[in-house]
Amino acid sequence: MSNDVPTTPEASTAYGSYVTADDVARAAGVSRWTVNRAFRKDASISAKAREKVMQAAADLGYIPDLRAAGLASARSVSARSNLVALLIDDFANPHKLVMLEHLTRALRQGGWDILLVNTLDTDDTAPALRHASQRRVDATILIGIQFSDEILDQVHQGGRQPKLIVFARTSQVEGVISIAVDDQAATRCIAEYVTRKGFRRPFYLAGPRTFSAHLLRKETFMEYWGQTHGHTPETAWIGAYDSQKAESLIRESLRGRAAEALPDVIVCENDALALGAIDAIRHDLKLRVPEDIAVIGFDDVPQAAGANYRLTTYRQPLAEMAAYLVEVLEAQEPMQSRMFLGELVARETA
Amino acid sequence: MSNDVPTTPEASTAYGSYVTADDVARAAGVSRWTVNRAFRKDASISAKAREKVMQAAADLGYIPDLRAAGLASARSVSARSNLVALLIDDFANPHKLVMLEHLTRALRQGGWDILLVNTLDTDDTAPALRHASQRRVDATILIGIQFSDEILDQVHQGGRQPKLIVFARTSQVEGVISIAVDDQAATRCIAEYVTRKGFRRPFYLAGPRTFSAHLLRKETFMEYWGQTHGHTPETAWIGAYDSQKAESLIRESLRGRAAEALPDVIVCENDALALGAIDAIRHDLKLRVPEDIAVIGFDDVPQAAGANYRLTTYRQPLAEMAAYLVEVLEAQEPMQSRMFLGELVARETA
DNA sequence: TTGTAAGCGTTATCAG
DNA sequence: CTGATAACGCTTACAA
Repeated sequence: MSNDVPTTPEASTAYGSYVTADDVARAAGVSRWTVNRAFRKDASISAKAREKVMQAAADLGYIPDLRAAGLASARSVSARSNLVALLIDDFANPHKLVMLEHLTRALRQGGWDILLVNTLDTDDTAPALRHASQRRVDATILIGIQFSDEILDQVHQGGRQPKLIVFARTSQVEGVISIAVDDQAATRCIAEYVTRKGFRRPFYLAGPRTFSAHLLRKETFMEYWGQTHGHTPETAWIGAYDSQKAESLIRESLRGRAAEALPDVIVCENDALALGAIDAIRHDLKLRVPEDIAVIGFDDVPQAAGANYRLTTYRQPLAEMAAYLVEVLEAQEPMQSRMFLGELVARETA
Repeated sequence: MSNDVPTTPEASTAYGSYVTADDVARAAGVSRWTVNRAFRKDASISAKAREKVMQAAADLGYIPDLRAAGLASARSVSARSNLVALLIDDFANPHKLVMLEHLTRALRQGGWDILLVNTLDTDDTAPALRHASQRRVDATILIGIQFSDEILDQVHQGGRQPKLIVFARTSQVEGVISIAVDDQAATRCIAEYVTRKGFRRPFYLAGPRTFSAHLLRKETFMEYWGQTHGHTPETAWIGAYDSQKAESLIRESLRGRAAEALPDVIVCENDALALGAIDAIRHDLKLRVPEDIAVIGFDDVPQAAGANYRLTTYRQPLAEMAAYLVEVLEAQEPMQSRMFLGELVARETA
């Protein structure tokens, strides 16, 4: 229990165990605390001592143990593990990849590590959260996830509360910080564009809406159209943001219709649905986009810009959103939810 | 330093700190070690005691601290953190999402947690690896990543070696376990299909090839074609697996050519490239697939099955590969690299 | 079946 | 600027 040289000096460098700060201290001829200080930017340490330590550390291949560091600093109020859990539940939507790119980049540059968790189904969200807690994450980020509000209760039980952040989705739930695009403003922007372009029979294609933390896009569009045109558009929804499901739904619901019974534009809750809708129009219904039926998406996934689709869609400011996420993590005091404004990217499908 | 009741009994339940096993022990009227036993499946503990503990734990919201657990069991030979680092470097390829789905699912079901790391560029691989070591991961998984062999040296320095696994890519490097499809067998399968279908002027579209850990597909195809047809096909490569880059490359290299100077099939190193190639053929060159130019991909991404592409491609057995990955992680003794056989999915583009 | 002692590798805090 | 003490929350070993 002392800091003396252990009885077997080479024990800690034996195979199967990591080099410790004590090993480095011994090699550098200083104390363990000096080793520690050498590894912190703010430390009060002489340049000579630091260099000696760093040299010894490099020679031995010393890698600090963040588990021990976290444990030891746990009692400090401002203690942080610099680890966040990222919960994800839908891999069919290509936009998830774009989000992951932004998130992983921003978080890593901000010095945050990510525990990636696939919440296998909605019932799994609570267990996943609890599991992440075992690693003492500072925050849990739900990325465009379908979750029921009750999972919050599960979490609120514990002593310390990791921050709970919903990314790319709004939530009114108390204690949840939501970082998302302003769905209502975005949808109004889309609806105005649809109106301005002279479309008269829109069809709204929505995704799953099981829980309160869902997109407000469909409701906003319906309301806007009802108010400005006096009738509510035709609508349909799909159980998952999946292009092929969207394709078959559009195929089945539009085929065999007379031209005047067809919508003139399909407004989609996101690009995953929009791409499927375009495929259905072209390949199943043998019609043209946008001449026969126009299509609008949401997200601006990479394929939307490709030669095949040239999709008119709404782009979320993901870089800004990710930057704000890091701000939220960094903050000591409680932070606010924030909504962002994106922009309509007008291409050729509408 | 004793296990007595602390001087301030409520201290550990104060805001900002987690409930500890001691708190639970006190509430349940047992010792801390009984609490520990209650949480392990194999423990020798009376049903009554276990129930009492679990009840108290649930009441207090006790969540074990895996950092402390890992630290405490570090000296045991079979000690595991049950944490693996997953390094990823390319978010343009939609196949990454499919891989992530399989990997996150298999690992979570096997009880493994994932530290997701975006290696921002190739130079960042080594720092990323070292960073992951700080969390004492049991293994590092490189998922289809571009890495230089020298990064291995960086890692081999330390005392304990986390397993180094390359997923969906072969590597001959000593000490690296590679779990991948047999690129040579797969490519031969594709080449035979191309031959059988009567194509005579294939064009091979390859991705980046900077390091030794790359796909052997192009080389294998070239060799096969040279041997069976006496000449090597035209070829080109792109700096990233990016559909839009593929589209512009095909556009630029084929436009203006006379019909007889055009290839009759474009064989692509993966689907990301193939989808771009199809877009170029249809929208830039105004030709038909497969009548004018056929296309073959690799991976079978979700869009490949969609109505728009109906891409002929080669599917990797990702579920099997992920299952083997878990086996490798679980194993005590050193494990072998393994190659898997996939299957050609013949659709309509070739 | 249960309890005790010792220690994992680090950091907060204070003494020199 | 550097060193020492006492934790952090848990587990391994062993004793009762």
